Amino acid sequence: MSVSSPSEPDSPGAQHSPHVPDVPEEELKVCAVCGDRATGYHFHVMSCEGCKGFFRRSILKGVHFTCPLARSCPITKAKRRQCQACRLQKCLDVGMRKDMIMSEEALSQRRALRLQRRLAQARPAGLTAEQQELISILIAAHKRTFDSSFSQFQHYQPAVRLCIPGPCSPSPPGPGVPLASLSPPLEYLDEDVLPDVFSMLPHFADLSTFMIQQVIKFAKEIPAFR
Amino acid sequence: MSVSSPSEPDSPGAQHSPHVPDVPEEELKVCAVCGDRATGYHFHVMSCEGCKGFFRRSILKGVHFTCPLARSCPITKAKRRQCQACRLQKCLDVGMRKDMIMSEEALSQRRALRLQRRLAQARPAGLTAEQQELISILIAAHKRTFDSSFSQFQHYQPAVRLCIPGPCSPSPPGPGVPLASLSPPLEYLDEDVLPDVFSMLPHFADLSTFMIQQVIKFAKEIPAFR
DNA sequence: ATCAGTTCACAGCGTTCA
DNA sequence: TGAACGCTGTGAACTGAT
Repeated sequence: MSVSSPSEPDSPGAQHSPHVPDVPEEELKVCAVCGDRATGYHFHVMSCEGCKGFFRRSILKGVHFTCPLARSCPITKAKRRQCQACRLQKCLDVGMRKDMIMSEEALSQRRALRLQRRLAQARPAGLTAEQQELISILIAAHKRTFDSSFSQFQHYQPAVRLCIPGPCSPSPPGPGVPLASLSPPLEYLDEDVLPDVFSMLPHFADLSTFMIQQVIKFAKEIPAFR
Repeated sequence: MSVSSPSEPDSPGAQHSPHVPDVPEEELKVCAVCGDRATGYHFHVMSCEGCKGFFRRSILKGVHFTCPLARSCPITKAKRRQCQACRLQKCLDVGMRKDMIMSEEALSQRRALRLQRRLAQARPAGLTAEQQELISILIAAHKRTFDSSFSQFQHYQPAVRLCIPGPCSPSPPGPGVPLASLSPPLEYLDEDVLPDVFSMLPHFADLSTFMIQQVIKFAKEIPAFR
């Protein structure tokens, strides 16, 4: 590409360009379609707001214009509105890409997401200050008592690793039939393993006790329980 | 729809005037035909509502006026109705363009489209904006997840083509019974094939799983499910 | 900062009706 | 006939995601 002129203040890779609003914005930014002042790259082409909007609308609506003349109308800032057919053709000629326009699907998806956020933000507005307070209390209590890393459960590991012959049995990888995998085949359970299951009852009791304690701890954090 | 623009040397404020509230609203807006107060550009010429309507009607009806005098009647706001021939001539002289008047064809097309929209809009009038939005979300989700070409089902074709010997008895190809063409000649179907029906159960299971997955996919597209 | 989409006031077309 | 109005494309100014 051309070497930047000496007057170019904000060369690419400039460190802090402290936003030079007064600098004579050289007219390198010219719309490739109509010659109007461009505002940046749109759909891969340096172009103005007008041609940007025109291209998106035209593609999105899927219209097909017809030039009343010889399909070679000059496209300038002043004349660009005279012939839509030639304007759209010029857009394509200079390389505007249809595929950079979001599909109607992607748009509705994006809109739905935004609507959801709006609603989520508007919802808590309908709550009273008291309700807000209660929510934050509950969240705080949960945070303080919930062992998200499960590190406390380390103390309750059984001394002997017990392998339950469940779904991880040496069965051939089925052709994607998850529903059937919920019931392990009984053939793999033999009598030798069963006695150990009963020996773990005390262990489960301890575990249950611990978990109940956790719930009580949580409840105690909530003022309403007093 | 093409929109006319000011003449090519883009005059100041030709586009959206960047809001100049203090500018003395000089009556630069003068009809180029009759001198009346103009309401904007019409058919490429700054003109009043009267000359605008007159020009369109005249062209549309294709009439040909004749001046009773010397074809040089003065056209002013007060006298413009006196001579249609000279008024139309003046319109053309100052540059009004016939080609900016929509053809009867384009008009009827536009009218039909509008009528259609009226009817479509009268129907869902009982729905709130929120409901409308929900509908479009559902439609978008369906479009995105429904495999209208059923191309995905290609993966679930049974390895062996199975023909179910149904009600079509060994009759000669009846005249004009296209449904029969779906089942190949029965001579090729013997008893050996029937047991295979049961062997296809896993296949149906896979198929069901796939379809359930599709339904889940659809549900996930709906924000309310989060 | 850039570049997608979104908003909205306006320009200019046709339409209506007194 | 023409003032008032409805409708749609336009583009400057915005929001928002990256």
